[in-house]
Amino acid sequence: MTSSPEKRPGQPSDPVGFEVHDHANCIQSSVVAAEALCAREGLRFTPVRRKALEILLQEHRALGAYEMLDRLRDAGFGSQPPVAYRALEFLVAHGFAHKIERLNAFIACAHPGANHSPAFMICRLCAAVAEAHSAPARGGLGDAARAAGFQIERTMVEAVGLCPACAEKEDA
Amino acid sequence: MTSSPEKRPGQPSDPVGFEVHDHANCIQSSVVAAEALCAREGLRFTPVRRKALEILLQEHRALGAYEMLDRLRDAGFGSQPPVAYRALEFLVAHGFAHKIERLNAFIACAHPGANHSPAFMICRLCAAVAEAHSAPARGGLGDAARAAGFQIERTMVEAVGLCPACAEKEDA
DNA sequence: CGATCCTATGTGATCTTATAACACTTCAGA
DNA sequence: TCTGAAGTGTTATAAGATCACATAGGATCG
Repeated sequence: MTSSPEKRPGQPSDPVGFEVHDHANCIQSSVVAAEALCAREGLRFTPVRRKALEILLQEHRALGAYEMLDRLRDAGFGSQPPVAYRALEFLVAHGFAHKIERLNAFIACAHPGANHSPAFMICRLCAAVAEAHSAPARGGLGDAARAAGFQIERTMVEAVGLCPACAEKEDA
Repeated sequence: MTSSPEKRPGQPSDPVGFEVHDHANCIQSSVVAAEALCAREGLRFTPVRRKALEILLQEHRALGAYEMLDRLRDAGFGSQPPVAYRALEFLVAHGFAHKIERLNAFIACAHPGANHSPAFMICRLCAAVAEAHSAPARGGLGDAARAAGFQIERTMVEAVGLCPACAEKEDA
């Protein structure tokens, strides 16, 4: 269910990455969308899970599991690691969030609902993360997999480099 | 090299790289090559570093830092984590090994010397890892990076799926 | 040669990330 | 309403990674 992307002209609507965007609104709409999707799929969008998603959307950056745990505790939920890990596991499993392996951290999905294979750009200085779409397994990897008889199920792509802001600082 | 999808029965199929190969020889030649490269570059190919590389080549699979530490200790080197982490850091920094982020583990480079951007295939059942070449950041990611003003320095590609041997088991 | 500097190694302590195991609760469906 | 599966909370512990500091070794320059 892609609630029609009505974009306000002149507004950088890309919720991804290194740009300004309508933040307050994106939280609300993403949570509502997740709720709807869970209802349709028979998934239980419980309070902890909802809160965890809200936190990820609020922070709008890659959050470690223990940072998440802190915030969940502050919100009145359990205070032990599995609380955070289980909520995050749920969000990742159903495409509401992604794990950034490079950072051992989690970030809200920027294209929820879309059946996508994401790729990430990670700033090595400020650790900002932006999500992009990535064409799955073309080129070398796809060929190699076919040749080796390896069945690719999921491909993780994480690029490390400099975000615009940090690149500017380095130039100076 | 296109390996046939079917297995030769009775062959001790090397669990990693998914293919059989001349193992004893590859260790020797890789170590010699690394030694030569270090000599040329003015790097110190010290005993721990050499041993760490030998261990990675010997195991021929992704090894956790603490597994490496165990083996280094057995070989008479220090017994504290930094011993392993420093050796691995050296090997990774100079392209003799790679870190598999998904597994928090390290593996000897399969194409040493080649100035490559590697991609990995990781079996979700047996954790075997094979290395392939990957065309750097074409398609979606490259476009997104350009559009966002992100300067890509290094891209990690890790595909999760089923290796030939495990796929066969699942079929049964 | 020996003083000096830089790099490398060894060690203890600590920090971060992640999972195992088990009790209790909640919810959907028989 | 009973029941079983899924969810939540807790304790404990495993696994991964880094910090800080002392010692050792090799290179370089006088």
